Amino acid sequence: MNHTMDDDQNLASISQLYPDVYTQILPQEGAVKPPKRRRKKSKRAVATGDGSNCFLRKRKLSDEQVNMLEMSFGDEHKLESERKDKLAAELGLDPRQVAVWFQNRRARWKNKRLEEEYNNLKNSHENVVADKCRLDPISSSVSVEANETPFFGDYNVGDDGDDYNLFYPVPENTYIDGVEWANIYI
DNA sequence: TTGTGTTTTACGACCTCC
DNA sequence: GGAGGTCGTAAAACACAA
Repeated sequence: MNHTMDDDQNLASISQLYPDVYTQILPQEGAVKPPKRRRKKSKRAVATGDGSNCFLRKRKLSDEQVNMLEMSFGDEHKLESERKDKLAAELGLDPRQVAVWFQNRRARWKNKRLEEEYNNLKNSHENVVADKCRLDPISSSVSVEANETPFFGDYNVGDDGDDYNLFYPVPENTYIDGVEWANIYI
């Protein structure tokens, strides 16, 4: 995907200089396409502002480039091809670099948002527990293990739910502020 | 220094939409 | 089918304690 002629030309010229490194990532003529597999590590050339290639190094974007990209991201998280080309031309970057930067930026933004949501839920939960302790200190002191018929509210944070699977031992039909308990966390 | 943890850039695989 | 999205991850760049 997104494999351009320019990419091939860059890699071809690089492979002449670094045959050991790049032979494995250039498609061999007539070669049978290998089955799907994890990406083989490659060290691609990175286009520099003057159009030359900086070999074998990952080039950090300049502060100015990052600022411009951040401003653009602030306007709109999605990147139409026209805007991508315009930004790339303004910043002296490959459009592919701009696309990758937006992909990574969206991922960071999503992680940050999930973290905030998790913290909000955690705070809400702590507040509820504190309220419960204050209103009913005796039953609140009973340990989870001692609860014979616990109902476990199950709330997964994140898409897969693997990382933060929270269980809340609460009695069945518990209502808080008129809302069924489980609904608070879903 | 250097070992180690974190952030950033880049890419492959796969998915969705038109 | 192609373009562009997400997800997972490799590896370079960077930060920083020991």
